Formats: sequence, structure tokens, C-alpha cells
Amino acid sequence: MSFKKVRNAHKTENTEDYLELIAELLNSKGEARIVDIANTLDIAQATANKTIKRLLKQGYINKDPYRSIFLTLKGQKIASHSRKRHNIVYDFLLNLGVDKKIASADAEGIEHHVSNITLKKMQKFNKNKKNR
Amino acid sequence: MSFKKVRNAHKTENTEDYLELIAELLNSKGEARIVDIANTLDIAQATANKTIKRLLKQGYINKDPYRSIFLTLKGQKIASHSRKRHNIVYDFLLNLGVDKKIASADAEGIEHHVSNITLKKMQKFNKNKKNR
DNA sequence: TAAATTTTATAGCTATGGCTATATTTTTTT
DNA sequence: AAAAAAATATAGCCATAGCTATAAAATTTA
Repeated sequence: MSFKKVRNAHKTENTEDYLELIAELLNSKGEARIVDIANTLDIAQATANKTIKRLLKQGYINKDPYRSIFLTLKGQKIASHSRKRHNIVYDFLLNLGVDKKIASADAEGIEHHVSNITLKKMQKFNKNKKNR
Repeated sequence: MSFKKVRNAHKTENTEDYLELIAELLNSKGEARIVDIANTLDIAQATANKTIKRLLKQGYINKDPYRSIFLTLKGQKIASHSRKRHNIVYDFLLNLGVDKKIASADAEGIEHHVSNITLKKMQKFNKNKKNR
């Protein structure tokens, strides 16, 4: 049933957003801190803290108390996977004619709900646009 | 912030799915029952029951104990609005080349995360395809 | 009509993700 | 080094959406 898939996507959605963001922060700033996460996601630090605890428990990240966050291999895999999906969707929306700001916002929501098949079609569309 | 929008979309997502489904059931079967909802969404009846209670409290539906479900005006508006969005996304995916089954499943997840602007672009794309 | 079946409702549990308020630790500034 | 500021952690609250098990009402069948 398709509704079940959507619900499943939801469960992993927050995880993916966090891991993607952590990877980005590690990349740009050299370290990922809870404050940055809370600020970027526009949530209270206590909320970020709680989710980070969950991610730790579930083996996506490594972290010592009061210290910054690292991705485990498991976490890295998901982060890079998510990132790729995100970029495809984002480019696709741009190619559709949506402006950057909206494309960015919409991609955020859509990326978690696109099947691999649809993603492939999006890639194809992106390629076609390029070769014109 | 865009993440906030996505979170907001999530909150209304389940509501929209329920109302859309109730409208569909009313349309096809003449009445909407909790069993049907539970079966369609592939969840336990107790879960459907609980959500129905919430929808009642929030004024989206009318219902007497042990009786079937009706949409209030407020509920009808959301149902038809959701339905329209769903159809646009579904058609769009078909036009992209995705097959029906996948399109249906993906539309389910995507419809709640597409801005009006992107939706317009999808409609435009659908129209272009038609006129070829 | 009485019994069996189906449908609804309720209780009580879990996990998630929000929040505020309040420690506690770390870092920065004076 | 002491004080101030910033970051992190914890406690305790709320709402949502899942579940199973059980009770109660409605409907169907015998």
C-alpha cells in the first residue's frame, strides 16, 4: 500500500534532514554543533539536542557530551544519498522554471517522497534541458 | 525558513489525506466508515478512530457515535483543494513518463509539499504535453 | 428473536518532535 | 584567574500517530 510508504518516508525524513545538514556543516565549517543545527532548522536547542541523542542511539553519529558531532559510516551513507536526491530534485525544479528560492524550499519537502523511478525521470529531464 | 514550512506541511498532511479519502468514499460508496478508512490507509481501526476523533474536535467532520462520517464545509474545502493538487501532481508525473502505479504512490507523498508556484509550473507542463 | 459477526469505541502503551525553564559545562572576555 | 557569555544537557510538559487488547453497540444471519 502506498500510504504505508509515505508514512515510512516520514519516519526517516527528519533523520535525513539532520544527517544532510551535519554533513554540510562539517564540510563548510569544519564542525557540526547543536547550535548551528537549531538555528538552521529554526527549532529550540533542546529539540535539536533530543534528536541528536536519538541519532546517537541509532548509530548515525558519534558525539561526546558538550562536544561537536560526527557522522558514522552509516550516517555518512545516508547523508550523501540524501544530498544527491536533493540536488536532482532541486535542479529539476529549476529546469521546470521555478525560481531558486522556491525550488530550494520545495525540494526540501519533495526529496523524501520521490521514488527512484521518478528520480530517474527527473535526471533525464535535467539532461535534456542541458543539451539544448 | 523553509524547514518550518515543511514541518507545517507535515502537520496538515494526515488531515488532508483523511479528508480526501472521506470525500472519495462519500462519492463512491455513499458513506464513509471507519473500517474503510482503516483498510485503505492500512492502519489499525483504533488508530483511524482516534484520528477521526481529532478531526471531529477540530471541526472538519461531523459524526455521531457508531455512525458514518460527514464532511463539514471546512472539511469539504480542504478535501477538494487537496484533490485538485493531487490530480495535478499525478498527471504531471504521468507526463514525465512515470507509470501509473508509481505516479500514484509518489503523488501521495509529493502533493503536500509542492508550493502553488511549482504547482502552476506543473500545470503548464501538463498543458504543453496535451497540445502536442 | 436470538446468536453470531462486524463495526466502533476505549484504555493504555510506545516513539517522535515540538516547547519552556533550569541546570551545568565550556569558552570567551575582562 | 574570575566573571560573563555561550553552548549543551536535562526535566517536564503537549500533541500526534502508531499499536494491541478489550468492551460495547449495531448489523446480519440463522
